Amino acid sequence: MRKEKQPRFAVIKAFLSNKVESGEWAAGLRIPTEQALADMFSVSRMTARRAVKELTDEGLFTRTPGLGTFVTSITSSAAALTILDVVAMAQSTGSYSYRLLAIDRVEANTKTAAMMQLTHRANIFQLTLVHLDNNQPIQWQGIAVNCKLAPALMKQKLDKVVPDTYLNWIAPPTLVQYQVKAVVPRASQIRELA
Amino acid sequence: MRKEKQPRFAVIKAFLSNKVESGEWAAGLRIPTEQALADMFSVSRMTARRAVKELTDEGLFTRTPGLGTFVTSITSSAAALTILDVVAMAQSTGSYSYRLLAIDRVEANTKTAAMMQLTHRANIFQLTLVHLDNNQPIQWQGIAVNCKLAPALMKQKLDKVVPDTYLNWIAPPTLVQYQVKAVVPRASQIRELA
DNA sequence: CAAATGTAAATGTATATACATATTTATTAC
DNA sequence: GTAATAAATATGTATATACATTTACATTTG
Repeated sequence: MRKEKQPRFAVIKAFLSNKVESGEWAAGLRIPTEQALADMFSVSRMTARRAVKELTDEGLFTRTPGLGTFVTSITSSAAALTILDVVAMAQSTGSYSYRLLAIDRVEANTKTAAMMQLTHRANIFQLTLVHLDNNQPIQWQGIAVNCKLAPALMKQKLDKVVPDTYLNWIAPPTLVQYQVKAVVPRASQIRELA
Repeated sequence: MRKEKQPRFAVIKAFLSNKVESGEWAAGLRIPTEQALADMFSVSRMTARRAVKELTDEGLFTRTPGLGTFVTSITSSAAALTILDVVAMAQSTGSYSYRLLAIDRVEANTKTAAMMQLTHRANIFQLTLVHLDNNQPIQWQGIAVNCKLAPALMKQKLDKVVPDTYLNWIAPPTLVQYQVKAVVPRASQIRELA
């Protein structure tokens, strides 16, 4: 295992996210200040700040000036209630809705495991939904969610929180990979554009 | 209309995203360098950089060291075709595949914006897919992805992630505000997958 | 005691600077 | 003429510094 050179801010990010993911830092806990982290890792405050900032952008932390940085507690019932409220309100006027038919925690079968690049016998949540438009079923859907990739989601009580709206996200990595590559124009093309 | 005090980097962000959204800067175009923007707005390079960096995180730009910063051209049909080819090839042996019918970067309409809790005129990616199992269409899907909620996906180096990976998330948009970030695999986790 | 004020702590914005890394282009050597 | 080398360009990382803003807490003042 070769030792890849990692930027310092990345090392701090790894340290921080590990603390959270390992459970050592529980939701709601205040984490060390930027200055404290800077001292801990012998970097400038701006470097420590970058680590905290990026993880905050990713939703792991919540920051308040003058107060501190806290581990995001999405499991808090207050947050869940807020979500429910907002969604309910947003839905009251829309024509879209769905019905959750089932939630099962199961072991991935061989096919699903391969598809999701999971180790065999990994645990997944299997959701069965019907999408409705004006109360007309327009789409059936079976969804498999990898617990390991969505620890926060799993901690939540899905049956209570899952509301009437959905964002359905498909993101095949190859798609993204080749999108990016296809986007970068060659120098010749740049000249043509100019 | 009161004049809110806006940070300088925010002013530059507004300038840049306006250029793109208005169409003045077409997809693939190289935008001014950090130094040029710094001179234009009489700020330091770091401040100009922040504006460009954040919009890049949001998926609007793609950057390459030594080359420049380019407007993401996700709408280009050439890119879409490339994607189709590559994905088709990668999937040809498995039982699961999908066909990408269209990719559009569009402004959310009122209905979609409300559903996804976005500000009006926010940019989203709209994907149209058909899911196939053994070349049998089993599901049609129209997907709207908020660029701003998927910065990690859009920017990160996913080269190492194995092609077949298929991440299908269900996440209520407001929940997403709290949570997508938790649900979207972080860069560190993406690396672990490889 | 209560309200106003001041102070410390923590995050937010901004600058100037230096050097690292990657890419293209120009130059040199053979 | 071609390959190797050097230079120029643009982004990436990192530091040190300064000041703004927000919050909590302590102190003073009425």
